[in-house]
Amino acid sequence: MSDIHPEHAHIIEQTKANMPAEEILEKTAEVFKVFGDKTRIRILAALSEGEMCVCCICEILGMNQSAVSHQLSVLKSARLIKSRREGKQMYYSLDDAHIGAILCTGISHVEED
Amino acid sequence: MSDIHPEHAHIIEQTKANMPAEEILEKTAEVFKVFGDKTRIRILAALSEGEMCVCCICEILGMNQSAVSHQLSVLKSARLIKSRREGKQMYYSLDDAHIGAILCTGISHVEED
DNA sequence: ATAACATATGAATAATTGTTCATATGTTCA
DNA sequence: TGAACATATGAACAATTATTCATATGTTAT
Repeated sequence: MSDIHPEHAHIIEQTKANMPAEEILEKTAEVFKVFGDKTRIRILAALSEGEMCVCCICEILGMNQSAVSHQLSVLKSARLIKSRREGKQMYYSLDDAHIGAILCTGISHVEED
Repeated sequence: MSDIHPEHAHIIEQTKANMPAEEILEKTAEVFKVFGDKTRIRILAALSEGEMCVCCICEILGMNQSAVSHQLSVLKSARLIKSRREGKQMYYSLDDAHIGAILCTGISHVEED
């Protein structure tokens, strides 16, 4: 590793001072990590149309129930989605407007290229 | 896996029809995956202050040069950052305004809780 | 209570990934 | 050209993770 050049000392200190708290950065990475999987993105994209039960999600994704439930559990732990029971079925939906916004921003970024 | 209930057929078809193309969803997940690491988030947060050379980034993160260079390479392959050489040093910066916006959205989401 | 249904979950496996170490590449200056 | 510096990169290792299979939990209707 190279030494610190004196002319860089200022920008280093200033950047350090402006960095969000370590805990914030950690949590931010965790949130993005949850978005960073194709299956979960597909679930979120489906739910952005409105709430949906597990069997519908399975059908839309063409995936088996266990895989989908595991990912729903990941999404719920991260508070990207919430659930509601109606009889035998569980209905899932995006947790708040932020989630749809983050998803859209990501999709837009990919589309505009 | 449970069968499709007739009353769900409509929402399934409609949701399928409205889903972004598979390729878009795949790429979107890939982009978020790159944001989904603490080291890379810290690099991006540093670069949101302005362009910076590798040794400064190492100093700010308190990490060794190899680890940082590897992550810079990941960020660059994903086009989240770009680089410019000035003599012996490489200066990195966010690739476009989108990147800072996505980062901010994620940080805001975490902070507002 | 029991059967049928919808969903959740533990364990196992395969695949992916972040960091480290060692070394290579590219640049400047003497 | 050769030494010193800044950065990049290949290989290896440890850790994380997505899916599958088998099974458990919770709900409804008979």
